[in-house]
Amino acid sequence: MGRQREFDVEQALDAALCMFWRKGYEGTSYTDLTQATGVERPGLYSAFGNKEALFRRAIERYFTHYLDYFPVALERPTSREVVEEIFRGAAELHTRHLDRPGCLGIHGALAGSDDAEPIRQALVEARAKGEVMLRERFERAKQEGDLPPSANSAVLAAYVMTVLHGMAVQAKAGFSHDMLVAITEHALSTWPDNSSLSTGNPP
Amino acid sequence: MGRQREFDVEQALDAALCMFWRKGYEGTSYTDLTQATGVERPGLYSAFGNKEALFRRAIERYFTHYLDYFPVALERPTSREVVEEIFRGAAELHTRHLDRPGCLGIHGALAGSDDAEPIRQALVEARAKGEVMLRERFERAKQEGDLPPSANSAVLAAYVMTVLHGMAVQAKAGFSHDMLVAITEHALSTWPDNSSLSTGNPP
DNA sequence: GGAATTTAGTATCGATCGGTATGAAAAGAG
DNA sequence: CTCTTTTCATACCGATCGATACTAAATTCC
Repeated sequence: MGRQREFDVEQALDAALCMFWRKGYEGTSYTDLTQATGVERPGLYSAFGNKEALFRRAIERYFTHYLDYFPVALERPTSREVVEEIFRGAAELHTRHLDRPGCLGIHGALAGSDDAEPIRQALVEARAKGEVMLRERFERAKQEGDLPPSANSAVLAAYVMTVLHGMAVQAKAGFSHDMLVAITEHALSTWPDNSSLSTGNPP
Repeated sequence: MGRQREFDVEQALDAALCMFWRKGYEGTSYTDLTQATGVERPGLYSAFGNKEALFRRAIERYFTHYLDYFPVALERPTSREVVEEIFRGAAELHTRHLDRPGCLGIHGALAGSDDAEPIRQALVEARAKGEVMLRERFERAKQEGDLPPSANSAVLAAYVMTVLHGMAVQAKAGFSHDMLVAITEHALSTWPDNSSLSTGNPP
């Protein structure tokens, strides 16, 4: 009962997400949000709660609607293909939307005032989850003989995440899609390989 | 003539630098700056100008006093040693100061409001300068036969910078020095090598 | 048709933002 | 000493921050 909403909540959330993506959590004001969503300030508060709650909703949506390639990539048959696919997905995501290059998970709140600390921590934990998923996938790869027993899954996962984070920074600085791809190709040029042809992990 | 300053300008600048390092350009308020420096607001304005000018001074100081290992590393005899030394220096810088992990050049202004755009651009350009120095060093390495002619100096330089930026993000998330070092070791595990022993660049 | 309930939109809240006017205190010049 | 110049420190500026009262409009229940 009561009056019905005149705006689509998911649509407004996506518009807010894009602003956060561009300007970060603290860099985005409610003036920005009302302009981007077309929803007046009290409307956003009633629909999402305060700014922090809105940002957390944006993070959720970012994972499900923009980082969806990540869990898909984890199902590739070999660890190398997993990483290839993740790098490919990241390079495209970071450059596809010209108005918001890079990655919300990085630019959202890398550093800021003390007020933003909970949000910064939320992003840290979200990224850590991705790293855990990668590490567990590499553990499986070792069991399957896809990665050599000497491989350190934790370090490999951290390495891949490091390259991803660096790519986000470079994308925000204006790097082209092709340049990011070239970087990832080099980043992968010495992936541990049990077929032992090129790289130096003795069997 | 006139009254003499009661505070040391360089000392105040370093204190401001550290706050910017921790909270970024927009995340640092003048309240933060006055507390960190012990200098009242008008004192900072008379000594440095406005907040943007103060931050630019902080960038300069950061390069000369914290990133000084970078130009030193460039003088190492081989490209591999250059990158090793840069990675080593970064891993230490990003974790040495527990109150401000990571890198001012990244956290200073990665994303923010439109007001911060000039500062963001200044950091983008500063990082680009470092990348150019690396690329030119790798060009020299190719001429000296240290890197194979097939090596792409621009991509290699971009790759090294990407890893450095990713390291800064990870350090800000709480990564340990040892973990960063392990990541850099993997990042270097397949550096192009003309001595052709381990990695797959045919001579 | 009311009565109840929810939303839309304006107008505004106190707090904080970056940035300054102002006058007292401290130094050198004569 | 007096005069001039610069710094220090309090107090304050308009603008913007995130967040809300409040009224009118819209919808459902009875």
